[in-house]
Amino acid sequence: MPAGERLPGAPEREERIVLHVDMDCFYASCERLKDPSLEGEPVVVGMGYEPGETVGAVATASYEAREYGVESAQAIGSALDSLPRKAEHPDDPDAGYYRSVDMDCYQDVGGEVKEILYELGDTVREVSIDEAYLDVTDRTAWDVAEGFGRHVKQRIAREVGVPASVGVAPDMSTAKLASDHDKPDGLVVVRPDDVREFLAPIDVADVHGVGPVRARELREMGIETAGDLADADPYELADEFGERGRDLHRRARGEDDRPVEPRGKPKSLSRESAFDGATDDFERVREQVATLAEAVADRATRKDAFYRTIGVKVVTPPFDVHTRAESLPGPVDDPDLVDEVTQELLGEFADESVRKVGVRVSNLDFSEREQASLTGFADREGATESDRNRDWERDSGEDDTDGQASLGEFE
DNA sequence: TCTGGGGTCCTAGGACCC
DNA sequence: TCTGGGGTCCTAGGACCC
Repeated sequence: MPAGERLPGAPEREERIVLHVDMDCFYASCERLKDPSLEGEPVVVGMGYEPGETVGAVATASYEAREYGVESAQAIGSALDSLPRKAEHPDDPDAGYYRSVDMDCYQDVGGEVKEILYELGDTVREVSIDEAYLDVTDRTAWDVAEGFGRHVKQRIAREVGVPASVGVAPDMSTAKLASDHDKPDGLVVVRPDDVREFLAPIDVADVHGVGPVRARELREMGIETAGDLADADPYELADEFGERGRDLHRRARGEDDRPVEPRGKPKSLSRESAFDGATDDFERVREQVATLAEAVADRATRKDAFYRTIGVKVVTPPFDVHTRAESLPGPVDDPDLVDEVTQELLGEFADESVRKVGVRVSNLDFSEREQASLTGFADREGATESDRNRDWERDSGEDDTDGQASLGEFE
């Protein structure tokens, strides 16, 4: 029986209870933990705004900074135009505080939050450093779900000291939209009977899985809201968008049946970097790829990952993305081979102008060293899936030793 | 929106096999 | 002989997410 066709008065307990936690402007909140005087002030976290630096962008802006028009992913120069640095204009009441990305700190704080979430959920799916889904079906009930959500927020606030928005709903997609609905510091509970009504007015572009391209195509079909999407002909959607169309239709109807599962191990590892503008100097490109190849191979080694496919990505103006990859007969952990294969694949682009390059290994295999550990002392009997998942997440946090921290809060 | 970095999943065509 | 159908793997590209 499809969700939503339950007879009136029938109990709701069949429905899962899914909770989505989203930390509010997380990097800025972490900076406030380090420096409480930033509380209530406009805070911008980013890279590249120090004197002499030209490239850079905003990773996170606090809500106070957003009032001045500062946004995620905005070029730093334009952010400074709308919100000058307090450091340079101490007496300007309309100046803000700029901080450099400090991933180590954010990883630590995010880790503390996740500890709490693993205590509170039956299963947890970590989406990113500042976001996770919990299946809490066996921990609470619909009539007290709001209290449970508040408890989650309060524990995070009390024990870690950062604000979070929480959404509770019978499925992941709706829970995500619920947590978004009342940011920051929001708490929105959407009970099974209210899902369709809650979703109906939501902009179709806000549905998970609808980006700029599909939003435009959907609007061309006359679909503006999640409600329109829910009422659309699923065959027409499947025609237009394939399997994704069916997914979107289900999500808009509150019929997203994806279980909340731990994320597991990665499927690929990559590094990429852009040139300032574009370069015609192919030697520079070769050197950059060699550097990235080394970094990727090193990362794979530290994650105990063997790889069977090695690839490069080359972006040429205006913004054409090309990928080339080569699969090997079997999984390897061989930095020299990564270098060799990537240089070979790169050869095809020798006469091109290049904006950006990347190196990737995929077809990952983690069994080789697990096998090895069975014979050694490192085998961990009794470790649960979520334990392993958490170890994994922690490992990945120790990663960026070369200062190329990712700006994970870009939206 | 002239676009940074690290990922995921889906699709389509070709090779190859039975 | 000009040609069936199913399955799997590989490569390349595209859309999307945080």
